[in-house]
Amino acid sequence: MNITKEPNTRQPTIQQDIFQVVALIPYGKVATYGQVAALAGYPRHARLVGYALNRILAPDSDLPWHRVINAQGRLSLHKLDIHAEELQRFKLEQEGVVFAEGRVNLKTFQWQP
DNA sequence: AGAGTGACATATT
DNA sequence: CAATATGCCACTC
Repeated sequence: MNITKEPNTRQPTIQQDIFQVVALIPYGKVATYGQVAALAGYPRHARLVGYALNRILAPDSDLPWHRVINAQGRLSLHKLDIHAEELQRFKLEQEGVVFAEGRVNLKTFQWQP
């Protein structure tokens, strides 16, 4: 075979980086999109985070995607799937995250690495 | 190859 | 609180 060069030249995509960071979010804590983006090395790519997560959103995914919320302490899934939002909330509550007035108190539950 | 899109963030009104 | 504006840029078509 003629293997002149390594096909695996693709550098880590933002999705991969996001994937790694989200996987680090501890149980019972949440992170904002901007936070995840910054930790992944993409300071102002909050939107990209959402986009990336959208791609990996899978039932068998090991990613705690439900621990990623927006900067207002609210869930942002409703635009895609209103039901998924309820599921996300349910999952978070099971982890001990408290919703007050329909939102999470980030001061209390935001992941602080 | 260029235009459109987006699980957002921040600031302002 | 809600609406609006702007930034940001990888990804999709």
